Amino acid sequence: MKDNAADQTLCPVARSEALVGDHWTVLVLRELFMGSHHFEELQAQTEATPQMVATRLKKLEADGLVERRVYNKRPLRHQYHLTEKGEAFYPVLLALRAWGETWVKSPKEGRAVNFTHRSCGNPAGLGPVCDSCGKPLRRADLIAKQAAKYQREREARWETFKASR
Amino acid sequence: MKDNAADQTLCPVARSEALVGDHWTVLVLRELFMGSHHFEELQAQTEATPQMVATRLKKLEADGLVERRVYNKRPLRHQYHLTEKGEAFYPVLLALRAWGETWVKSPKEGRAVNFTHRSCGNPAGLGPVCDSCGKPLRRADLIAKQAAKYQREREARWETFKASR
DNA sequence: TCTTGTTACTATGATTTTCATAGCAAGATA
DNA sequence: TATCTTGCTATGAAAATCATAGTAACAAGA
Repeated sequence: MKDNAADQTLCPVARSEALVGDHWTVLVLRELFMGSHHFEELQAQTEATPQMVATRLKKLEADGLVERRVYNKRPLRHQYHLTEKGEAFYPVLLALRAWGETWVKSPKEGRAVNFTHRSCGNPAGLGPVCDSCGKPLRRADLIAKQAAKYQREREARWETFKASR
Repeated sequence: MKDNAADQTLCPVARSEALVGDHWTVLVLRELFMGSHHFEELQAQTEATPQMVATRLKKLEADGLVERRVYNKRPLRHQYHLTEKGEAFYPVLLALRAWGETWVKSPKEGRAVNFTHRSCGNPAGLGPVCDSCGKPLRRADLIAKQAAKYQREREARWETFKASR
């Protein structure tokens, strides 16, 4: 996809794709939503090479989805955080999650994350509206609980990463 | 992303990405949802090379999102249609559209497509629930109306494509 | 029958991207 | 002084993508 072509079309899907239509970009965004803010966490959990993460973060920053925050002056260290535009991408990931859980994974694998709907206190399901109360799901209203198996998977990735350097 | 890694993770986002995490794949899916079913329509509207379309369609078929239907025996000709699994991907595109219209395009460009909610007869907005009646939006309940400007854009792409062969 | 048109791709070689691996910089810690 | 930590950058090989051209199988008109 040439940037050129994407700039000229009126299609919002093509326009979005020009910013986020990439494996690593989507996985980096997932990690930011999961609460990883450090370069090495993003690298470990996406299993990307450092260049892949670095180029994606630079593009995401240039496109206004991510901002760098200094958390340590000497040596200079940054954290990566979602901007409002980045946060607004959440429904796309939620929809992708719902499709993946339903159509890509086998049911017996179990969900990676389960959400409780804060405003009604019950399981939220896969969305876009709450399984229990029927209201639209907003990120702020969701309490995420990782499955034990998924938590172990993530811990294992972190250990493997640390062991390799 | 190695298929290997994607097969092993419990994360539904990563698992989905292994199937549809690609510029051309998403654009091909968009076209199928727009009602294009012929190879050349897909090629013209995505502005991809024929190999890109061919490889993506083969992968989508192998992954069960798309099926080929014979519409002409001699010479043998196929149409491409979404399966149930492919149709189920719609909410992801709808969410991507909403994000693109809100955060990527400038408001004065105008929407590419506007939806009317069949069950209430009013504009549906950007979803995931109807702007007018608040019910969740299902694809079957949406009446799409392309903006004149977008329609011209698509016609122009088709003309350009035909002229180039 | 000969030529041109239609649809759906496949082939080819140059360019670009990605990958695995290694390395570096700027301090902190021991 | 040496090693550790964090966050990247550099390098060359491998793979994907691109533009361009061509092929296959038939239809339809001159």
